[in-house]
Amino acid sequence: MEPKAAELHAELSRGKTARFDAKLVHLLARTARVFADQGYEKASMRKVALAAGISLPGLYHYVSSKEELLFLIQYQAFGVLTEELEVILERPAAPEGHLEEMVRSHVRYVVRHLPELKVCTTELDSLKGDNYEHVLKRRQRYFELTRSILERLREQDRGSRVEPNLGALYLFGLLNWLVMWFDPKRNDPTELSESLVAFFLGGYRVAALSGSRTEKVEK
Amino acid sequence: MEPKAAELHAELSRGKTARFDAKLVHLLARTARVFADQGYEKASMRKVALAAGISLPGLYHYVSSKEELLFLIQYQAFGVLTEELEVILERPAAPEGHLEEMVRSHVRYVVRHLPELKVCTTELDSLKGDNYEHVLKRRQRYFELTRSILERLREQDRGSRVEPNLGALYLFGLLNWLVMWFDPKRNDPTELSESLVAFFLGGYRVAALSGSRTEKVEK
DNA sequence: GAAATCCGAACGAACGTTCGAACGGAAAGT
DNA sequence: ACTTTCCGTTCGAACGTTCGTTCGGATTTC
Repeated sequence: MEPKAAELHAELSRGKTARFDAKLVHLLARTARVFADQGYEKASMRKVALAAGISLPGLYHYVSSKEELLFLIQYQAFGVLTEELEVILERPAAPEGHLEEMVRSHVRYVVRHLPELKVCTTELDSLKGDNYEHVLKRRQRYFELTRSILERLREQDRGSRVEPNLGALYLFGLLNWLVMWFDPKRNDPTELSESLVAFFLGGYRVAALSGSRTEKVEK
Repeated sequence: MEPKAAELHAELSRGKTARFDAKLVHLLARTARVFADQGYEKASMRKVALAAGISLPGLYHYVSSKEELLFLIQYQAFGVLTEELEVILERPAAPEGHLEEMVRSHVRYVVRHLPELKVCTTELDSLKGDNYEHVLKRRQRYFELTRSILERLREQDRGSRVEPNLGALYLFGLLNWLVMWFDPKRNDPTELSESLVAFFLGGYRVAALSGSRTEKVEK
């Protein structure tokens, strides 16, 4: 019920004691910062241990490998994002409303977990085998849920000629690039969300109305 | 005058003989593929040498370090992009026309040099010292030139409420994310360019016209 | 005192880079 | 025309470093 606990409500019962889980959450947060700053490959387990305040072998008491650290960060991030989006879509609303809430939710996650999301955006292909497959499945679900919004938007709005799939790619281009320039000190999340939604809707609805060139625009 | 030579017209006179430069260009192309596929840190000089068809110490006859490989790829890519954009902006045209040509030029570069551009997008911060500064300067110039288009677009078009700076960030979000999903077999460059321009213009002009929520849209 | 937690020391592997020698083909010498 | 010289080019072998991971035992917690 506490804000802290509610923030990370995804499954994190890897250990038996509550202390274990709490320390693991702390470890993952510090790890995400290190991975985001230096990149997954360049970041060494020694630096992670130093940032987390434990020794190098102490890390392996909480995770079995370096890749598991990366997996847990990405798996949890997409888990939270997908879960929030599912809650949003359960509430009946117009497609525009769902889109706006999706963008708000995503931007809110950017604000609170910028390192984690940067890791998700930057280190997409650093996972292998089952780790990669499981994260990919969650990413695809997040993408599909978003695409479903755009599909309903297109059904209602006959003007758009942008395919929902392409529109989703555009939208994630806008959202994922946030991690490269968003600065909590300079950008207001609410304002940015509104700007993003208005920008996307304007482009998604209007785009490709005229198939020919844009020679001269009417005033 | 040949197409091949014209394609890479930037300064590449690092060696004295023409054979040296030709082999360096070939080496950089193979290196870009390796860096794009595996990531800069994970890609080893041994893999680069193997992909380039020379031995490991043979690499160091053409470059002095691994980082110089990364630098040359990024420096040349932004050099070509900036150069092309400067040529475009020299021709008088409406802002919409300049924007369209800029996007076409960028997409054309994506098609022809996808690995290089993926490296530029993914390995922004892997350079250090002077290498980083020099590439940063070219990146900033490319950004500023693009922003200037949006500034003229806003002067002419009083409806837009998106700042040119923010608009440029949105645009590069759309363009840079291309390297993650663009497939030459599935996507037509011309069609994609037109779609991108129409999408961006629609969003850039319309965005934030209404400061309040988007509750329900009129049919 | 049993279980959970932590760490100093060290392992094998892979990394970027270097050294010195060998190769090749064209210019120079005779 | 033949040899010699020379320099751009190539590579086998190896160096020192750092990496992820492990082992055995010490320390803490309940």
